[in-house]
Amino acid sequence: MRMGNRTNAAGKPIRNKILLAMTDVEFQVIRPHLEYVALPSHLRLHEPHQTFRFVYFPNEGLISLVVAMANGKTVEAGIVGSEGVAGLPAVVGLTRAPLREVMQIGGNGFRVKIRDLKKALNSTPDLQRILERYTMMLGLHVAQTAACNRLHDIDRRLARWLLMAHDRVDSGTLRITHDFLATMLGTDRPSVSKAAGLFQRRNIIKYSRGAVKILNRGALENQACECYAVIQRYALVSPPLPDQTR
Amino acid sequence: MRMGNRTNAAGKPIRNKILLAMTDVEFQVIRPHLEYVALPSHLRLHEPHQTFRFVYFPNEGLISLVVAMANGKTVEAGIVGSEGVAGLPAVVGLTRAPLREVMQIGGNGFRVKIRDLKKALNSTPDLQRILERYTMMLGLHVAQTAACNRLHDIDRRLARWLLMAHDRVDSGTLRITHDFLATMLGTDRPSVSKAAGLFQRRNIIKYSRGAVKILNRGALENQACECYAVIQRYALVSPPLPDQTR
DNA sequence: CTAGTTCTGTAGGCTACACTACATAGCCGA
DNA sequence: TCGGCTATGTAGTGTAGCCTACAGAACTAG
Repeated sequence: MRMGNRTNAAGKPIRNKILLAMTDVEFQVIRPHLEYVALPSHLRLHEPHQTFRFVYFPNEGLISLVVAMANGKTVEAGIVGSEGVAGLPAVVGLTRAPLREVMQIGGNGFRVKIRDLKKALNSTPDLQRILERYTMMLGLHVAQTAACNRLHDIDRRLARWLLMAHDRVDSGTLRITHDFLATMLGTDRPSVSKAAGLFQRRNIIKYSRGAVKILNRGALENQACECYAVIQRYALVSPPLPDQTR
Repeated sequence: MRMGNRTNAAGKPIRNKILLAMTDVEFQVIRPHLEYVALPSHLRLHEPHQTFRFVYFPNEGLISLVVAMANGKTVEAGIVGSEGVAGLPAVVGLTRAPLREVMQIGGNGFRVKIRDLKKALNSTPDLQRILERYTMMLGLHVAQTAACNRLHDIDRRLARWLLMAHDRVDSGTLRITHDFLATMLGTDRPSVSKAAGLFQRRNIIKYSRGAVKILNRGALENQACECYAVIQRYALVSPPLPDQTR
């Protein structure tokens, strides 16, 4: 079975959806290059305008794609969980990107050296297709985020973010502070506290010092803007297998 | 020469950068499928959540990638000129997308049926690489736009938009109204009029009834946010030729 | 136990800008 | 020439949310 209990060469179990979606034959090509890494919260996988070194396949945790402006303000453009890959621009030969890739919620995963992955891709055409497709889906996710950032208010954006994060971690509790949420949502900390306080008073969430627990997911979905559903529909099209025609 | 005077089967001259960047051999594969089309202003090439039918290679004009929300508000996520391609999701097998693709400034170009392009891609590996890379660069462009939409004010965003449009059309005059600019910038028409009026009083631009002329490009660059330079740097990396190593 | 640090609550002032409404001016066709 | 349509000018009002500041509460190290 394709979805069997795969491990890397060191025996670490693989839960990353892309690695699991590969065919057995192609997985064997990639497997020797998979280096298991802990991905603690706030670890920066890549800095803007710096050369990429690795591509990351997260098992657990949440990676934020963040744009940082010259004035110090930041906002998230997209997120990556176990369904995806970080360091994607390097795969198509771009050496740098204007994005920061940072662990927003800690976890673990596998990294592969850029050069190794690019070599391996020559003999893994199906993986190429998977990555092409994932790149496009992430692009659509980012496009929706671009619009959401402009057109929806803090309350709705916060609800959306919590839902998206919740979808990508196992636990019902998210380890994240208001301060970091502000960084993601492109606003300031008091604005986040205000919105989060509102949700807490309504018993939708409960939080304290960097741990947000989701109490009533349905209510949260009602608070979120349509962007949550759109991203669900287009960016989580399950599993991006190689297709038939082409 | 690769950059020679190429035409489609009907003799229409080709100025789209991607078609011009192809090798002669691969271009011959695509050429029979290139249908010349006029692309008048406001023509919608694709509607959100509808099935893609064609991929477009614009010669001239400007295509906007627009996200429309349920409440009727809209904002641009990215733009495509002769350096790019519209209908990209279809290339990797996604049948629909949440974006509207609309001619913002009229022009012309070539369209190819999805099925024809996908078949052709089997024998044009270099074009595959070009499109993969272009997809990624457009993704970075969209990510920067996502942040800009959130973090920069109308004046700066308007300046950025005018510069990006100016780069992608030959003329120094842009055929566009304040109303459409508002749609792009995710704001309302009076806000655009106010910002544009400011620039006009400073002799940076001059406009009347849907024609905006750029008088002082340098001054406009000073008004624009850093996003203009970032997008220039990452999304217009000239020309996306097939690379060597991989 | 204490002191320092981190996280959250909250308030007040300020500004950008969204929304509405209406006026004017240019263009076009009958 | 006139009326209708489209594009722009502008004003007044309301509000979200940014910014700053400060206070309290929880955790942490010594």
